[in-house]
Amino acid sequence: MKQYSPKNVESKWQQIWEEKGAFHASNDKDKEKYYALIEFPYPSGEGLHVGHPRPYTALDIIARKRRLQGYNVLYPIGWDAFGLPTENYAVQNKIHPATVTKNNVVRFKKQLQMLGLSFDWSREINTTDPKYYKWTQWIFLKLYEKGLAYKTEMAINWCPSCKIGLANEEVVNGGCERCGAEVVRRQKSQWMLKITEYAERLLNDLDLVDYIDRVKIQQTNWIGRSEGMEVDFEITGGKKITIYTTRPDTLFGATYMVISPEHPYIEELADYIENMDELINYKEEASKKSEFERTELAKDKTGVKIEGVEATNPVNGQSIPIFISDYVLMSYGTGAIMAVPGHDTRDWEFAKKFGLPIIEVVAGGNIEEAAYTDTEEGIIVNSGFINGLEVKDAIAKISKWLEKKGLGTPKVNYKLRDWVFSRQRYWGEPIPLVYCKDCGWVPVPEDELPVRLPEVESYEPTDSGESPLANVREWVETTCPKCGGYAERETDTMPNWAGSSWYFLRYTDPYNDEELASKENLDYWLPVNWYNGGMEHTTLHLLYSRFWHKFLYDCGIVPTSEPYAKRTSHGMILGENNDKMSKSRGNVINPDEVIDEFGADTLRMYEMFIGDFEKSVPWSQDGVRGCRRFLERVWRLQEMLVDSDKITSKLEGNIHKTIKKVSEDYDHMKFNTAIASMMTLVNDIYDYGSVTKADMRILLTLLNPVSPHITEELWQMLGFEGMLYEAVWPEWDEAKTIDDVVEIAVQINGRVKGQMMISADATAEQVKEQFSGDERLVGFIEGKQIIKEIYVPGRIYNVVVK
RNA sequence: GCCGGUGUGUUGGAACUGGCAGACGAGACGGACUCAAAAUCCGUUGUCCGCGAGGGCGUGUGGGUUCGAGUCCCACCACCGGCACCA
Repeated sequence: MKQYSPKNVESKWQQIWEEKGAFHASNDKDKEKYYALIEFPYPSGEGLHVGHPRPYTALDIIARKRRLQGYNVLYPIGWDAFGLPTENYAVQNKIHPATVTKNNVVRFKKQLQMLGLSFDWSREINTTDPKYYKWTQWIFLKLYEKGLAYKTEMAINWCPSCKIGLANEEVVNGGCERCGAEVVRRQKSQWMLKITEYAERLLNDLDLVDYIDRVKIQQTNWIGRSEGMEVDFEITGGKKITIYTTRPDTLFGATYMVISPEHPYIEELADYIENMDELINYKEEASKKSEFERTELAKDKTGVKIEGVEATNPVNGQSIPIFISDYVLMSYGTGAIMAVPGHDTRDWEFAKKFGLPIIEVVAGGNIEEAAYTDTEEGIIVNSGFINGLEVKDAIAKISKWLEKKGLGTPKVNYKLRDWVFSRQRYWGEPIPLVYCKDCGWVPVPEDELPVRLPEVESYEPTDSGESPLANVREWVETTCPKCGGYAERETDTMPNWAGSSWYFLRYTDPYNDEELASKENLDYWLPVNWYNGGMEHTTLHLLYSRFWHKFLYDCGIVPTSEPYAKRTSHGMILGENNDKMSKSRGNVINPDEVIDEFGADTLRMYEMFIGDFEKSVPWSQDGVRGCRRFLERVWRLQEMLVDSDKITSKLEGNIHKTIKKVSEDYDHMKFNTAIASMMTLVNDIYDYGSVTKADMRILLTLLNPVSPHITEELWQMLGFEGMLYEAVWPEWDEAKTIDDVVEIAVQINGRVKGQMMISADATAEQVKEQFSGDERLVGFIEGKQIIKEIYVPGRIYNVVVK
């Protein structure tokens, strides 16, 4: 017998698959389609990491199984190649980012191909390819056209190290997501996308899709819907301040108001305000605070009372003071609140510090010591006409009252904020707009797309916050498409989330120069049947791409309102010491080395066998060895081969159980137990001593999705017809998965005392009879009174005695 | 603080809808083969008591429901992830 040599076997089959175009999705649209998708990689300089193959192999298993089940499968791959690390590397090493990207892609591609993944390489895409980003720009122009892109002067999160503005989603603990440097606030004119316009649909349509719960929950929290009321408070000079509250039932406890330091009310009230200097001072101090300081100082409330202006509580007519404080955010609600110190922790702290009255309006807590916030079940007190009501009823009653009096309106608010879409960087898609003194912002005409990045010597970021493109005058200076006069190009580029927001559409028709993809292809392939990716993208890429997709749906370009029918997420692979794998910790495992030592089939199997797919797990080199051992055992089954096309009768039940288990477990991402059941079957074959070709046909087909090379090789060696990747997935016979005779446990008072072999369809009477015939078991209940007997078919027989 | 998740042998992890906890791997120990080693094969491997048959205890902690709880309920502890002045 030939020895198992993964190196030879794997390169041989990889070549054959490539030559035959084995995994190219077919254009035959009569066949039922299946679209499996992984998050396309960012081709970093470090190359592939053992974390990458985990999700790729998982969906490769799904894709390969679906092909064997007769589907027309699309399992594509491409490169999400715009982005900072590449640009930084390019700047440091004086190589053009396009060259860096090209080199990284070559390396990544080679590594991925060694894994034997059944990607359709003929549809490979790259977000930095002008033919691709033409359509990214095109979508942006559509958004602009529909009023969903706008430019605004705003305080943005600025990373002084990367010299780039960040979206809220990209700020982690007050630091830059990429480099960790402390993020500061900076006024900047930025392009924004109105994702908030889609907040409600992004939330509601989660009901239409099959996402794992934690993804849905995280998106739901991020969108942050809340129901409440906007209530008007009259103030000095006959003006009014509108606040937002989810708890109108606590209005009687509102003893002061707070508005955000940036609030325009301050300007409007200038005539009445007696301490304007102080207020302006405070506002400036507040705006200088970094994100970090704002959160750090959260407990120590600061603020300034507005002198000369007072508000009136609309429910009891009392005069109450107004403050400005940075604990009230301009970006949420109306930027103004009524403060109810008795029942809100922040208001309580502020009131204590400024010596403001604290009134209890929901009974149950001790407001001397702390705000009582656990008020869902409470009873209202000190509140006039809603006294004695439960909170729920009080909200309903006072809301109605406020509405009737014209003091309040019901209002739904979202925490989700618009998407900061500008980046002051070189390596991104240019925003295809020009600014003309006379015409304002003018879109670049469609036939002039793509607006290409200029080839330049220097693309270093600038301290001023201007994009490096601003220095390329010959590129910036252009003519206005509208009036033909002098105009300047927008020099900001798009964030790296742009290209990835629609890439799955391009796979359906990657070479189309007329449209982003043909309607015919989009209709056939969408939605993506199964999309797997990292949890870290839940509130970024996943949400952004749902937003773009819904927009394109509204434009009539895509046929579905949701892009992905199903979304799952994999756990991380940690180092052997249970730490996150990282260069600095020195615990990185390189997939190339594992493949070199054990083979790709072993690596693939190990990554699937390592543990629960959704959880993070530490790497174990010994565990890898165990999988290699199993593949060797499968290889050596040739030694006991019987040339028969009948399933070994002694193994038949086992084989049908295994088909069922493996088929179901793959679909439920329980790869570890699927593999375990195949190991058990192989152990059983060894115990039995021989195996037929019919047995092998099934085993190899089941194992093929996990370890495609070795199974394909054995398929050929055993002389099976055709290619295994074109074979048919086996079906199981339910009747054969059920044993005729089963062992059940016998319990006395719930404690196991023995076992009995019974026929699977035995009745309770028959079981009892058999029990009575077993002297040893009967001995346990001798002289005792039987109170109850429980028989769970095929499981357990429990006798309760006294 | 809020929202999720997790906690099982030496170890990665199994366990359907409440029904014999520890499948399958790894490691360790003992044995076979070998001059020897590797590889391979066979056996043992939760823990305590007992020569033995057998029995006690065991799924983070404490209670509860049930004939029966890793699984359900209540309270708590630890760790991981997300959010965080969102009114």
